[in-house]
Amino acid sequence: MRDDDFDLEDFLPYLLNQAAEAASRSFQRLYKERYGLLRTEWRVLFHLGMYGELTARAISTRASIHKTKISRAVAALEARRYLRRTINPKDRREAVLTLTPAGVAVYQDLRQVAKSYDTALVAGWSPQKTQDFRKILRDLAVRPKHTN
Amino acid sequence: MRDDDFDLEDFLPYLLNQAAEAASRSFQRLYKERYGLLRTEWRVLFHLGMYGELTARAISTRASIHKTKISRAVAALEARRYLRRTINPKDRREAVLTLTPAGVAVYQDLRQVAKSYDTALVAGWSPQKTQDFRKILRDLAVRPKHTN
DNA sequence: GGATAATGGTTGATTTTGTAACTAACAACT
DNA sequence: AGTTGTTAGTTACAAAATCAACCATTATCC
Repeated sequence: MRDDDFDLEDFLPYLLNQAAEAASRSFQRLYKERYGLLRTEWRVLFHLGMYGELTARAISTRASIHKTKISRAVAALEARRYLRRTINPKDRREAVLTLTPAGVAVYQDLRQVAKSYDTALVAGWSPQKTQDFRKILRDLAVRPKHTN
Repeated sequence: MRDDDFDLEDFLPYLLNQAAEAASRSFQRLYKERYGLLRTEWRVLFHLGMYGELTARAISTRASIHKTKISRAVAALEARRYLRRTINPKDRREAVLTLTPAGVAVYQDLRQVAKSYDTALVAGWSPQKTQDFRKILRDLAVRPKHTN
């Protein structure tokens, strides 16, 4: 194997991580500063904001986030009164999660922020390029199993 | 703001993270199983393998990894005799890091693994697509500052 | 030269994450 | 009904990441 037929800087897992880190970090500052949310917390918040009432498990599956992370994020969001749980009487193991008005307000605000952040990121890209890029990422993201 | 002009699933920081997670996770299994290395550890190993002798700080800057992470990874790699430090006599604060033969061997092996992993990931992509994708990621990754 | 600042790197305390084991509720099978 | 198996969600403990404070050494400025 020659020395030049592999370049760390081009290695996809590495590159993806660098890009994701960079994007997440600077976005993170926005929701962290404003509301002191953690990453999993805003994700849960957004899922509920976007898709309405969901159980913890539904979020876990959709977002492929481990259930313990969800559990802790939900507890934190509930403590801040951003959501409430309603135990399903049909199956008392599970609880439906709903944003409170306060939670909705935070979501609305952060969605704005996210939207402009995203717009800024792709500024100058052709619609085609933007679309293709997202598609590739979506395909790459399909693989996870560590959700449980 | 209408409800449908922002989609979490298309939000780049989110999407990038999902893709990066997926890629990193499955690659991680490979080096973790074989050598019990941590993420920062293989990164440091690869940097030294690819670019030769470097100081901790140089790696920190190049890879934008926080210096405490580097410090601990270096200590771990040194404990396994994968690298040694040589204190720079010109400036005795810093140490140049060098892979030992054992470290080089691990690096060679893992580089092979990484290479095939990468190849498998882009299997079926046109060279153009592959190249464009990497370029976008590289551009996105340029932003970090939280290195120190 | 001596005080002060800046830099490379390490360490310790705190916070988050990952892993596994667990509880409670439901389902399936006999 | 009673055993056995699953599933939703939580919790306890270990591993890792983050943050701040810290040494030791070199650079800067008076």
